[in-house]
Amino acid sequence: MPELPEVETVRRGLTPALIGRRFSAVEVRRPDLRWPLPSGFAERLTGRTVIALERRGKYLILRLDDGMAVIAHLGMSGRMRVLVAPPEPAPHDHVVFRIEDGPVVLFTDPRRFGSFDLCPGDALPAHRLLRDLGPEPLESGFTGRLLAERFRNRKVSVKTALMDQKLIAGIGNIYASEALYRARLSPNRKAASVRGRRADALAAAIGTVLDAAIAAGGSSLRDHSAPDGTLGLFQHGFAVYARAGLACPDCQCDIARSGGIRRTVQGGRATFYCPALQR
DNA sequence: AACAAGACCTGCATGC
DNA sequence: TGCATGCAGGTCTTGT
Repeated sequence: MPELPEVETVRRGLTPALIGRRFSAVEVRRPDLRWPLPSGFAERLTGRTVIALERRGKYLILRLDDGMAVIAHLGMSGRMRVLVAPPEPAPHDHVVFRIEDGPVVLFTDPRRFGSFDLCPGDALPAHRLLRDLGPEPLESGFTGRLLAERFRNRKVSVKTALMDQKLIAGIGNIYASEALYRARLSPNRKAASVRGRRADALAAAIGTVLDAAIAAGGSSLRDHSAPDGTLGLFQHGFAVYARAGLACPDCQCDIARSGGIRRTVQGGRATFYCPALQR
């Protein structure tokens, strides 16, 4: 499911339900997610208070009052929901977090690519899931210069490079295509060729599209919604993603002739772009 | 070290 | 209707 904007939407949605609140019980209905849940996961959370809820790339990080932290990833189909009443058991509701004098937070994930881990808070930067992540694209230091530096000597396509979490954290299949469209760069271009003004344009496009998507509550394709059930709306803002054969928003060319937005496959993932505008 | 392909899992849309 | 196929917001592992 979720790329940076969706995870950020989840983080914001969970904040009022979790910050300063205590887990009265944690119920693991199914521990075999991407990896088995850490041993004693439920017991180690029960009675703990959440003191901070952070995001790093596509990871959610819950800091607890005993110094430990939960590292959560939603995989492709993971959701977090805040429910006033405990849920009826449903097939893919794998973890239930009960909040003392509060609602229930439910983790649902049909494909079970999501994961949870536990880590001492001061050891988070060295955790294997976090240590190699690239820079955060919404932080102020994220510039064209930094992007060009990350892409230097990369022989893969810029689209593939954008999705490499070691190079930049948080961008996935949707926003890679969308950012390249906004920067007018072909997804087939070698990453190393994105320097100077092109890198400036791409860095700016990444920031713009991620900010716009967060403002819209993320994109709702099949699984994503905010924790309160509100659907993200950014799928209505897609310029190219999942729009093969349609006209791109800025294209003046003849669709019958050009074929409109093109779908290709790069690294096994669908890529969408406008061949007329993106170079 | 960098890169490509396969693996993991389920649900859904499509086409025969 | 039933079945096969392909596709889906990710990323780890394996092999070159």
